[in-house]
Amino acid sequence: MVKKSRFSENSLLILISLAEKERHGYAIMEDIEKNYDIKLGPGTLYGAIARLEKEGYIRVLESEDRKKPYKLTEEGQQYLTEQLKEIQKVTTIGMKRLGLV
Amino acid sequence: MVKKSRFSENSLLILISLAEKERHGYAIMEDIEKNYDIKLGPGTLYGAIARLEKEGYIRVLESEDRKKPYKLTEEGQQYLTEQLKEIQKVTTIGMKRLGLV
DNA sequence: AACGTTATATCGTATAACGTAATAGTAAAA
DNA sequence: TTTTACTATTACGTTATACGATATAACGTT
Repeated sequence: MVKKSRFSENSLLILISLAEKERHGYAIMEDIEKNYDIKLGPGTLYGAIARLEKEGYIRVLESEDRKKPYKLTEEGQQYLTEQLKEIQKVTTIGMKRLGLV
Repeated sequence: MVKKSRFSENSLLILISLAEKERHGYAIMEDIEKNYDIKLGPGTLYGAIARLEKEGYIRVLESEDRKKPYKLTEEGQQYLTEQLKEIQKVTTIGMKRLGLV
């Protein structure tokens, strides 16, 4: 069985952010910047969020103010888990081949 | 100029393949399929190879037949090392947040 | 009160990366 | 001899991405 891989980094970072807890877009951005020192521009961020929502990996919750909090869905959690395992497989082989054990 | 997203998977897979030893395109494809069960189409493969060569991360070696063997450059090795470390940081945080230790 | 700054989100655009497929030639196998 | 596996190139349409412009609300400071 041939699987097409797609670990688009920004999407992953967003999912990982939501894996900790619910967050709205701006808070996701801050979380990512704080943890990895990666600053996503608004277009990048909200574009990725829209795609993730369309895929059903995250969903929006209601709120009173203009913030739109997102939550990882069950599907998103499964997807993220699979992806991270795949990626770890890749990095493990890579590290071995680089001689970095 | 568009910054490349840090784990542009295909490029990484190619670099990791070359981290083990020199390989020509088709052999890279087989290596990747064998190790991760990911089958790159020719356009994807050779397109990524061309970009990596342009970046100076790999270079082509001479050969007698029509095979074009590629080799990881010093720069490519450094780049790959950095990238893998970054990615491991991401997966580590992700796994923690998923509760998968 | 006025002003600047931070918080929050949407939309548009140009380009790069990707997937798919068509093409082509050479070598190996049946 | 015919077919299948190797090996690479090129073109095209789609999607993702980076980047920036825009908008509004809230907060802090002068």
